Amino acid sequence: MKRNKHGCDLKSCFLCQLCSKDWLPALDTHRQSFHVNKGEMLFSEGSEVTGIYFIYKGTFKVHKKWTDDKELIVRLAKDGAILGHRGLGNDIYYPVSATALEPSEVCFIDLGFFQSTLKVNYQFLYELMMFFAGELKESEKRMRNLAHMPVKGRIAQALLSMHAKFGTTADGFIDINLSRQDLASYTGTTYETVFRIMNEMVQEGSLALQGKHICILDTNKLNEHAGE
Amino acid sequence: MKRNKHGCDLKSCFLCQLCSKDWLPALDTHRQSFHVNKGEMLFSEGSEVTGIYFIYKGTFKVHKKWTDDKELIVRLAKDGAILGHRGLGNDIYYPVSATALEPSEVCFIDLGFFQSTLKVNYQFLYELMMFFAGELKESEKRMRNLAHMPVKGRIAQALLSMHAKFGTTADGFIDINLSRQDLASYTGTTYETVFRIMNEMVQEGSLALQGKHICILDTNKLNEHAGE
DNA sequence: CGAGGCCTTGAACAAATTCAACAGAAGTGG
DNA sequence: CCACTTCTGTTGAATTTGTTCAAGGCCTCG
Repeated sequence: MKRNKHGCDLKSCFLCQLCSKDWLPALDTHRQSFHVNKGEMLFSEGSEVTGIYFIYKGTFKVHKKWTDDKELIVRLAKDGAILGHRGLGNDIYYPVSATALEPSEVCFIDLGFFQSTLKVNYQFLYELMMFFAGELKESEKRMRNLAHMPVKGRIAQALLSMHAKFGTTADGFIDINLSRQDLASYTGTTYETVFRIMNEMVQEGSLALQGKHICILDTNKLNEHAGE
Repeated sequence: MKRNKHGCDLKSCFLCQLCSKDWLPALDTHRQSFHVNKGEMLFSEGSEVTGIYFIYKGTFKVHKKWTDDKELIVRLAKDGAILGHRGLGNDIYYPVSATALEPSEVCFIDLGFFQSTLKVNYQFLYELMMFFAGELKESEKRMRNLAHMPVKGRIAQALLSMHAKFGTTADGFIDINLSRQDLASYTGTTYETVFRIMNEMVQEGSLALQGKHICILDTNKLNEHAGE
């Protein structure tokens, strides 16, 4: 496995892309690599913010607790993505948790050094600001959908966006390993409802299921529900 | 009314606060002041982003359309707040609209100059990034609440946050002029439901109503519904 | 191989929306 | 200034959507 100086060889990792060259050695000194097992929490809601993570390889769900048995998945993240940036700001506690959906590798940068990076690398700070702007837009769009779109549309939307983000395996199934439970948490509903609605979609011929794996057969039909 | 160089005398306006002194004259050249009537849109969803606004005086709702008769109010903003920052990013169209809830004064800065400001004023860029981080946290919290909290809790929450943000008039009523329709759009429900639930709250003695004006009598009782 | 978690299904239930109807307030235009 | 229209507020009843409860089967992991 090829790695560059600071342990990350991914084009999509904007930390790599945007830091000035002369900063990389310092970055390399300060980063730490971690392995995270499936189901393991990288950080958890309410715990103190110690730094920022970048996903080297793997998939994570970022989720926010409601009651003991209810949560909302706020974001799904994969290779190259930043994690823990919600810890920035006045509050020193993470407002969300991050859990690995598969065995993953991450790179950790402590908060102090991350902030120094921001000070020195204007371009990085600018991109980070833009990234936040994008996330905010996305979040507010999902918020509106959660408020007004019926469950079927939200599930259609979720499937389409997962399809777009994670692509498909060779045999056409969406390349992510997400339980129905998680899909429910992602769409703000219950797993029973997810199950029922996905069955409907299979009846309609827009979806094919094989165990927990999902294959989108008819994008148009899903789009009808998802709107726009 | 005292104004500083660029037409804004508010402590809470972080553009004023964070720009370097030598930048202010340039800022002054580029800003334009606008009056906005009650009910008038400052910018509307889908229209092209031309620049950034700061509220000099007044109140705005920032809202996102769903169908013709449904929307979600994403944010309420008052004196000193930034508006239109959701227009930053790759997309060149506003993802939301902003409508004045009362006669208001705003200050406009065209996008090109705003971006120059970001390049020159590191501190401002940093604060803007942090501001976005805060907004994102807030948004995701609201998203979770929308997904899992029953309507009564969401209304309680909304009232409490409006109380905190806008304060009260001399006679104790929340100092904002929001229709039930808008309150419904803010909490992601219908105006009939808002009405019924607020009646319940009056019965319980946690609220007093006088026309469209709302007075919180018992913060604790509301908090019971709002959780946390 | 046992236990716990996840999937599957049906039926009862509840929360909130929709529909309908009217009263009052606020604005509009002659 | 008054009639008219439109918007907001108020209320009850019907309806729908989605949740909750319950229970059995399956799969996986230790």
